[in-house]
Amino acid sequence: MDTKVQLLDSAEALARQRGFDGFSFADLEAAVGIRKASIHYHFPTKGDLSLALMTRYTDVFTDRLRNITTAHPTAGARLLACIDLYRQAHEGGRSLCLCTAFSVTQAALPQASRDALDRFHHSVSTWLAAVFRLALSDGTIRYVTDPQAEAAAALAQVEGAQVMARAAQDPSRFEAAITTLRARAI
Amino acid sequence: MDTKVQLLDSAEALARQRGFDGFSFADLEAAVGIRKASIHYHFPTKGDLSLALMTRYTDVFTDRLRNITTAHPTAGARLLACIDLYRQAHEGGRSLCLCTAFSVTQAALPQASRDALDRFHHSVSTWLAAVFRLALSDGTIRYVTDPQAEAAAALAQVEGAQVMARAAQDPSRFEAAITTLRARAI
DNA sequence: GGTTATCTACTTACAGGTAGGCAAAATAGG
DNA sequence: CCTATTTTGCCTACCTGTAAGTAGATAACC
Repeated sequence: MDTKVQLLDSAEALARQRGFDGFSFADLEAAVGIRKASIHYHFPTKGDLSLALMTRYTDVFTDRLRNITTAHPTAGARLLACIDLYRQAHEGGRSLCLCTAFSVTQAALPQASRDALDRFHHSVSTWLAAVFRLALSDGTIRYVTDPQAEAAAALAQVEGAQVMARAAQDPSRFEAAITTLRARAI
Repeated sequence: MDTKVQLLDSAEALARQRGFDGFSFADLEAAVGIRKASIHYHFPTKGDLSLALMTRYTDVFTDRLRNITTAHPTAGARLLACIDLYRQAHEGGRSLCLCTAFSVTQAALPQASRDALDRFHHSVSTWLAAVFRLALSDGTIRYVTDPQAEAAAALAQVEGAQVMARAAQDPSRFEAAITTLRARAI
């Protein structure tokens, strides 16, 4: 039980830092302290591990979005809070959102994990579209016309900012690339 | 010499489709038709190959940006042309811009290639900032205030759009994620 | 005859995954 | 309540495949 959680924690950290095929069971062995063969007891294949990671991450992230909705009444505040979620996930330039990391590695994943990834994107995108739709009426985000398009754009911008910042190993790149988005919230 | 170009062409296509460690010398053997050991004659290590790819790509891309500048007088037209460059590089959802692909794999690259990647980002970013600076005076892009921030944001958005579209294996995602950017050009 | 470009055959390292066993904890059954 | 039997969680040892890279031979070409 506890071991399984430790494995998921370590695997998530590694996947987000180096991509899903940027770490091996040997790395997990070192991180968690059980022999790599034993990892197969908890996750028969690496594909199973990827699915477990994606599922857990989706649950956690969905929950956080829900919390933002209840905590902030205006569209602008919700957008800022969501951006902050991605900033936190970025961990000072070291790490990507798991779904960004998976997006990049996609070919190496089993179909089930790719489906889960797709559902994740869809759910975040839907949530963001609702935020921009709200902005149309409450006016707390500037220049909005098409909520759907805004959602896709914001997601792309935030994920792209993470990728670029990590590539340059410079967290300030993330901040620079989302300044315009943040400035639109009132 | 012709072989060397073929190797670079195949390696670039593979790197952009699957990432830099998503292909092997065996794939190049199959693509080009020489034994994989012979590839080391042209590129002693895979790291050397990565640098050669990045260098060539930077030259080509820089040239294209220069052409855009001479072909289009207004900032709006230049922005649209640049977006189109990324759309072409995307090849209907199959492929990423090489620098996006490298950004994602960064850890597996030698320092020299990471430096080249950084220079590439910097050069595109500078070019885009100049476009947005022009927009301040010619007014052909809406809502611009900070050219530097706009450049970083646009780059992140376009690269993020590529990553997301490829992950979903759906080129329309790319279009959806850049609609707002394109709409700003007059 | 040396340089160029390729070959065959190999090495080393490491990936994911399997086989089979072993000790301790949980769960029966009388 | 105490013994018998599973189940759980992990181990050592190994297999297979594939990666990058090396050694040395060979043919062609100027």
